[in-house]
Amino acid sequence: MGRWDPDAAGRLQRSAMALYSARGYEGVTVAEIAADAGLTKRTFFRHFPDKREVLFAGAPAMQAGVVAAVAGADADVPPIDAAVGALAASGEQLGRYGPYARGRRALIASSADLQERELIKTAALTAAVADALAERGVDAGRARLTAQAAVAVFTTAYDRWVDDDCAADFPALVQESLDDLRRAVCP
Amino acid sequence: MGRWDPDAAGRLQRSAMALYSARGYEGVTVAEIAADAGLTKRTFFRHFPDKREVLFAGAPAMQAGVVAAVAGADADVPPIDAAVGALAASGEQLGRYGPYARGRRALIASSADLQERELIKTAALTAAVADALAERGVDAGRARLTAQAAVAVFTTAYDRWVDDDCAADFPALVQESLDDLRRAVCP
DNA sequence: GTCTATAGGGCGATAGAC
DNA sequence: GTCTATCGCCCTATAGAC
Repeated sequence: MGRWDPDAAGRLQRSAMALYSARGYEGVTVAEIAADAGLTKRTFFRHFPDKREVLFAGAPAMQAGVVAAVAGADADVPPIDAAVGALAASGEQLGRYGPYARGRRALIASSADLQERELIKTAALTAAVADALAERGVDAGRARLTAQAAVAVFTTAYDRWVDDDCAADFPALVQESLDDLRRAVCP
Repeated sequence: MGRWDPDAAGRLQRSAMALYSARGYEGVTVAEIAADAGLTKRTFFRHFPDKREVLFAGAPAMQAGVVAAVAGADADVPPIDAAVGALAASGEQLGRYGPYARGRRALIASSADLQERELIKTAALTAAVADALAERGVDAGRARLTAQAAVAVFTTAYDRWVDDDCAADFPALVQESLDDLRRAVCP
């Protein structure tokens, strides 16, 4: 991996996943990740703003897809179904990360720093869904609660999907989780 | 503020709030906070594990109170009402922070680092509520979804309470937010 | 209380693509 | 030549070790 080889960001991501998994998030320095990818520490920070972000590079694209799906839902679909449906549809892209999902989840679970970063990504997704619902004319306060419920349903389904080695039908797990939420909160 | 004056932790909290508010979270060093409180950097880290935590010192006590309230709810109270009721009751303690709530919220909103820390505190509260519900015999998956819904209701109500300058009746805002959530997710 | 490792970033130099 | 990605060296502050 020389200085001008292509896909520097991808190499950094793969090196980071491999080293973090082998020696733990805190046991790896940015300089080591960069060296493993044939780059320097300074270049790492050109591609990723910090040591954590290298594990969350796919989040913006996923979020954009979900926002587009909410916006594209038929006007007569209730807000909660538009939000949950959009998140369920993102499962298509999710499939590509299947092989890494279990290791990545274990890695994040092992570090408070990584959990914080994952939570803020989830919060950003929630805010984006709420904004997309507001664009559809949903009242701001209700949009936020709807988005929070939908994202809770999504993360529950995602967790079950990873438990099942990413083999189950994701939209079905999402629908099942939505039913669970309804049983929990509806009188 | 001499070296052996009482309430070192409280002085550090007040100095941190004042300096962060005046010059922004990133514009203040731990050494400056410590000096303002008449202490040293080393002492700061004896009281708080890092620069962010000084703003979240009340969280463990609040969480303990909520867990106790969930555990103490009558056995025939539905899980969602036990969780929401416990969080609503925490509003009593919340009142003490009323005067600082608005400034603290603005400060946290200004820094991604502080938002991450707040999110992990909220996640810890959610996990604690879910565990307390599981102790009542609620299935683990359902307990988690119920806790997430209840905490979303709580944070919505808290935000409305701060918007209202901490004057409104907190339990009433919580009930109102739960009604909003039900309108959003129930068919 | 001092001392160190590392995160994170500013800046200019440089290597290669075009 | 221009343009862009990378490098190398410098610095500060956090966080923890001793």
